[in-house]
Amino acid sequence: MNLQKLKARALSDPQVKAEYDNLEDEFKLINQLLSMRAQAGLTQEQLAKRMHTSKSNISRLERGNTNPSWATLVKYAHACGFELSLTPHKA
Amino acid sequence: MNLQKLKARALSDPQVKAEYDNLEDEFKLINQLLSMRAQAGLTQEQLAKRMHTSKSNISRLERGNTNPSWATLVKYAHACGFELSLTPHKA
DNA sequence: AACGAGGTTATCATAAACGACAACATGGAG
DNA sequence: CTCCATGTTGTCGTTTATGATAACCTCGTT
Repeated sequence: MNLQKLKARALSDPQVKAEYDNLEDEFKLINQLLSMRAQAGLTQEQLAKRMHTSKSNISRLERGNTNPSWATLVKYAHACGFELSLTPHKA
Repeated sequence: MNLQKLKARALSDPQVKAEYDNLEDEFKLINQLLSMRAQAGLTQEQLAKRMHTSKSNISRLERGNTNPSWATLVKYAHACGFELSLTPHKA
């Protein structure tokens, strides 16, 4: 019983699988955010100013303590000098 | 004074430009949603069931009468058989 | 050790998303 | 025209994102 099998067994539970997938998506999202800010070379505070909000809110976003709206994501991206596209791909 | 110039002049107003960009983003988003549902060959009601919600909410989403959260977009995509990626590209 | 920059956390108020349900619109099939 | 499937709109209650502010943590620098 190694880790791989433990993981496999856990993920065979639909409930667990659903939560895992949500985490996956959330991580991907957060990484995109961090990546954009890094490429822009901005601190949370600088980004916050450009988004007309405060740095604590940026932190919340990047910590995954919230479920950002599309508008918020677009604002974040714009503040970092990016446009955003939603790209669906076959599961 | 043709349409092109009128548009150009209007968009030179930062305020107007910002609103225009928001519309652009919203249209792109909605088109992605409609496209995914079309490819999945689902009615709003079928999609709603898969998302554990009601068809009126799907309509609201697709009419742009709301600012969907990332989680909602992901649920929508999954229900259509897609994964979602957020792809930033230089403005 | 003291300071400051960058990030985190807590809390509050307000606006908005979301789910549910009902009523209505629309357009195609018979 | 009548049905029916599909989509739209209105409204209500609940949950949650968002903005604001303040306090706190963590390092690196001096």
